[in-house]
Parts: sequence; structure tokens; C-alpha cells
Amino acid sequence: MGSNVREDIMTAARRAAQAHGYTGLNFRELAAEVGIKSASIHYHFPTKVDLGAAVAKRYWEDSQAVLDGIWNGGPGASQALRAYPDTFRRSLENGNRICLCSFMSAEHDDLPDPVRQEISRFAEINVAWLTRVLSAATDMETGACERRARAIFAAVAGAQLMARSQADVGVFDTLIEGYRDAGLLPA
Amino acid sequence: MGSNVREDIMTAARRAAQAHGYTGLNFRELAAEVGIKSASIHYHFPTKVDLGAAVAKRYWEDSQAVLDGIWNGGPGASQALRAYPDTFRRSLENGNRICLCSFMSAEHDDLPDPVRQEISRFAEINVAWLTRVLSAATDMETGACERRARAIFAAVAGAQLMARSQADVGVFDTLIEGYRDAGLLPA
DNA sequence: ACCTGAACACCGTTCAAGT
DNA sequence: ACCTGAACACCGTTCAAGT
Repeated sequence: MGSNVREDIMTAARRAAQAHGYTGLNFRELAAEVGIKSASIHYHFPTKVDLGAAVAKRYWEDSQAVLDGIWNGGPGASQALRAYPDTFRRSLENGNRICLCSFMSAEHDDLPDPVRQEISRFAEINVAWLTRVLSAATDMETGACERRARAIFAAVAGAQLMARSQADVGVFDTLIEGYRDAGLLPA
Repeated sequence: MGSNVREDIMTAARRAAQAHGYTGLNFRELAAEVGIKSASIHYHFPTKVDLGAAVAKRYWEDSQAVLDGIWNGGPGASQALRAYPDTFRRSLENGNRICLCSFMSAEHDDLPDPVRQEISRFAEINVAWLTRVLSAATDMETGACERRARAIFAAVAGAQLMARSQADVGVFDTLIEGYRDAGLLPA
């Protein structure tokens, strides 16, 4: 297993990036949080690109695990679908943060390619999981399921963004309810 | 009327902020675009906060005018509702940019208060306009209209964000169609 | 193996001073 | 009124040196 420091850097970097983005991420603050000097970070991650890509990779890996924990085939697909927005809700609860993928999507033009690639995996994983759940929970065709999956993913990300802008998780809850009323998410 | 330089700065700043955010907005590049030195910008806008707030204010003012141009009472509410996503589509067409409000919502923690306030006006204006259009175009109750208006606004913003992350306007169109299929937007 | 002080080149921001 | 030079603060990065 890796050293604690390396893990601590990644954890702090993920939290910082979910609040300030890739551009807003800076080695000196990060180092202070971890309890080392900024120069020491470069021992674990040669460049900011390396750190960003590692954090983004870990982010989708963790997301994959969480989603598989909610549902990975079998019964309970409807409940899983209902629980999905909570995975986004948790970031808001945790210091009004947002999804790394959302923030970095906004930062698209300023993102190094390796980071971009890991970030796109997060979206793919969420859409793939939603597609599978929708296939199991509804009688929609596969193509319709994927289309709906993308719509749900984008809409939930948008709701999270709006909630952050008002620093109010209640906004998120109301928006998700709105999606259910409208039929985007099953009631 | 104000000087050309002041207007030029605001135009360039708005475009830059829609691509790089408030944090990514920088005086030196801005100045080069306008044809003055970076220090000269401070004559027109004492601080970055002043520039940001002025740009954000102008942004919702322009948005208000555009929306009122699409529909401001009278018939054609359904067509207006159908045309709404195009106001977001245009930013993507224009160099894969996104809504200033979306980018700055992500940047919430790093945003000075005056900028935050102007940005929140943009959301209010969009929601208010959508609420009025929905009231005219559907038979939903006023409360339901506002709730749906917020849902539409958040979802369209999310769709724009996802389209930018893939640098593909087609993604936006597909997502909007997905919203229509699901019933979030009227077909 | 892991960390640091000091320095480097760079860049956005500010302000006193120019015309 | 309008603009600028130059200093300032801060950034990612490097590297020789420390443990």
C-alpha cells in the first residue's frame, strides 16, 4: 500500500478541487493541510498534471465502487434509481462541494489532457450504471435507457450546481423532486 | 454613453469568463485583446471585483432583454418555451463557452459577494421568465410552474456543462431532446 | 525513502506617478 | 481623463542538501 502522505495529499486535493477546481488547486495550501512543505508534494506527484490525473482517476474509481454498492444487478433497481441523487447530495452536505466532473467540465479549456481523460471516465461510468439500472427498472428499450441515463446525469449535475450557488442543500432536494414530478426521474 | 474602451473591456471579459471563469479571468490577456496595458484596466474598473460585478450585471441585463424578445406576454408561449434552450445553445456555438452563471456557480466559494449577487439575479430572471411562460403555455398551478421553471433552468444548465466537457453541441441537442422525451420540457 | 530551504521564472494585481 | 512602469504577492517547479 502507498504511504499515508500520498493518500493524504490525494484526499486533500480532491476536496480542494471539488471546491475550487483544478485551477484553484494550489500546492502551498495543500501542503499546509497535509503538514509538509509544498516542494515535498513533488516527490509524490512530479507535476500538478500528475496530481490532477491521479485525483480524477481515484474519483471515478471510488464512484464506481459506490454505485456498485448501491446496485450491481439483481432486484432493487427502482430503489437504486431513487437513491442515485444522494451520491450527488453528499458533496453538498460535505462543505457545499460539487462533483469533480462538473467543476472540471466548466474548466474544460484549461484542463491538461490526462486530467480530461480521467474526468470523462466519471461521466461514462455514471451513464453506464444509470443505463443498466433503467433497463432493469423500466421497460424502456436499451437506446432509450442510455438517452434517459444521460439526461438524468446532466440534470442532477445541474441541480447540484444550482444548489451550490445558493449554498443550500434544500435547493437540490426541491429540484430532484421537480425532476420526479416532471417524469425525468421515476416517482 | 461610456467610452469604447470600457465597453471593449467588458465584452472581452465576459467572453473570457464564460471560458475560464472568474478565477481564470486575467487582466494581462484582457488588456492585450483590448489594446492597452493591464494596469490601464484599473482606471475603468478599480478592482477585479468591480469588473466581475459589472460583467455579471450586464450579463443578466442582456439576458433579460433576450428573453423579453422571445416572449413578453401575449400568444406564442409554447413556441417561446421551445426556443428557450437555444439561448444556452448559443454560448456553446460561440467557442464552446458556457453560461456565466453556471461557471460562477461552480466558483461560488471563490466569488466576491458583489459578483455573487449579480450572478444570482441571472438565475432569478431566468426562473421568473420560465415561470410566466409556463403559466401561459400550460394549465399548471403557479406554484407548480415555478417549481418546474427551476427544474428546467437547472437541467438546461447541466446539459450545457456536459456538452462543453465533450466540446460537442450535439450532446446538448440530444440532452434537450431527452428532457422532452421525459416530459421535463413540453414536446 | 522522504523531506526541505532557497531560488527561479512567471504572472496577476496594485499604486504612485506620468501625460 | 486616461494610461503606464515598476514593485508586490503568489504560483509551479527545480535542486542541492538534509534526515
